[in-house]
Amino acid sequence: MGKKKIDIKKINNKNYLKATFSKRRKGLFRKATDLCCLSGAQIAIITFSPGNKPFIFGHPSAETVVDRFLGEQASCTTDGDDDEGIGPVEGEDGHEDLEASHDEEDIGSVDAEDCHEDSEAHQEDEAGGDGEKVSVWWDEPIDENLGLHELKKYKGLLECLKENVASKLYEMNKREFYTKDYLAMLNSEIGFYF
Amino acid sequence: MGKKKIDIKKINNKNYLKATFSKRRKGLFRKATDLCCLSGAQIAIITFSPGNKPFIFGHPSAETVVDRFLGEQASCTTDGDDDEGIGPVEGEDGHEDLEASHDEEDIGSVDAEDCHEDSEAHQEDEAGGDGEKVSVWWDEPIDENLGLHELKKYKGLLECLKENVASKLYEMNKREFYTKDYLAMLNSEIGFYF
DNA sequence: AACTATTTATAACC
DNA sequence: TGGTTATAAATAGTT
Repeated sequence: MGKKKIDIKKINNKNYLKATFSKRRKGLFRKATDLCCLSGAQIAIITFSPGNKPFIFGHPSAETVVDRFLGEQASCTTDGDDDEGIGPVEGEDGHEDLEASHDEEDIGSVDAEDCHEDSEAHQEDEAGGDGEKVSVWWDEPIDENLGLHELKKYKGLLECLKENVASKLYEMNKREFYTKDYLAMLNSEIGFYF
Repeated sequence: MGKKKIDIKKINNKNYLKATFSKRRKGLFRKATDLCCLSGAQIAIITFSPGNKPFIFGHPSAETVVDRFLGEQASCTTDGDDDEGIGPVEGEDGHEDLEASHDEEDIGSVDAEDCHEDSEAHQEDEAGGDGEKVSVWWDEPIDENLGLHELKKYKGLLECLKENVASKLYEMNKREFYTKDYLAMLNSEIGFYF
């Protein structure tokens, strides 16, 4: 699909590998989104980049779909749900080695999920824990009458915020000024999934 | 990508839904296979078709990737303060090549993306455009001295906000109370990617 | 991060 | 359900 046809085989050039993974990962998630919207299917995609960073996509949430998968798997002998053929198919592929290690690839991971539990994070999070309750207008239920433009506004604001937080994290990452907490936060999912 | 452009919205015609689903699921798995071959990334895709049939793709195997996901997640959610770092775990990856994988099944998927430009959205968005500048503390650069716990707090708040916005959109979607603007918004990416 | 020439994916048909 | 074709999308190479 590019200016030239390429062979589908392991890319060894680090930079090219990084760029390709990034572009194609986005394309994959986009396809998944379209499929969900079109069919209403539940989908979870879990990926670990060549740099071993997790990128998660999920609808309604990765956990939901994974749990369902694990559940059915446990009872696989009996099931046989509705559709005719069932068969979870395994897809697979091979390739050669990769090296893991974390290079500096895109930073963080993403994740799509519908979150719910994570809220705990800011709960115990404490530390400088000034009792300061960061007041949150967004904690309140969104008014039923909010219209599209308000939602779009929210979206824009979220994106600004996201970027600021992301840059901060990026800086910290570049300085290798991260700790366990930092990694944990990075790896946890934070995303919007409908 | 077809003879005509279609809106990415729920397909109601059963037959068309099934056919589209089947074709797109295959396309999704094909993309995942290519990505695995090219980058060596580990990927698992779990889908439950509209008919609730599971279709699984995995490299090196769905279980392997899911386990890794659950493992990292566990360490993340436990709050992250304690456990040892998580982070980019070194993975072993399979080697051996293969490719292939596809058969007949159908799926559905969702999406996750990263955002960037959308910010324009809230710019022109306007409408009720009260000149009202939604003030945004988050518009300001994040203080260099912000520490981990502050960032974690941000994360928690973002997640709350995300949920509220997401539920609102979800409701609107269920009511089929959507318009082009709504669809455009839904389809645009909104997520956090670090 | 953007752009553009091409290759792919796929909507409508059959 | 599977194949063909016209067209929309994804993306390789490049800047």
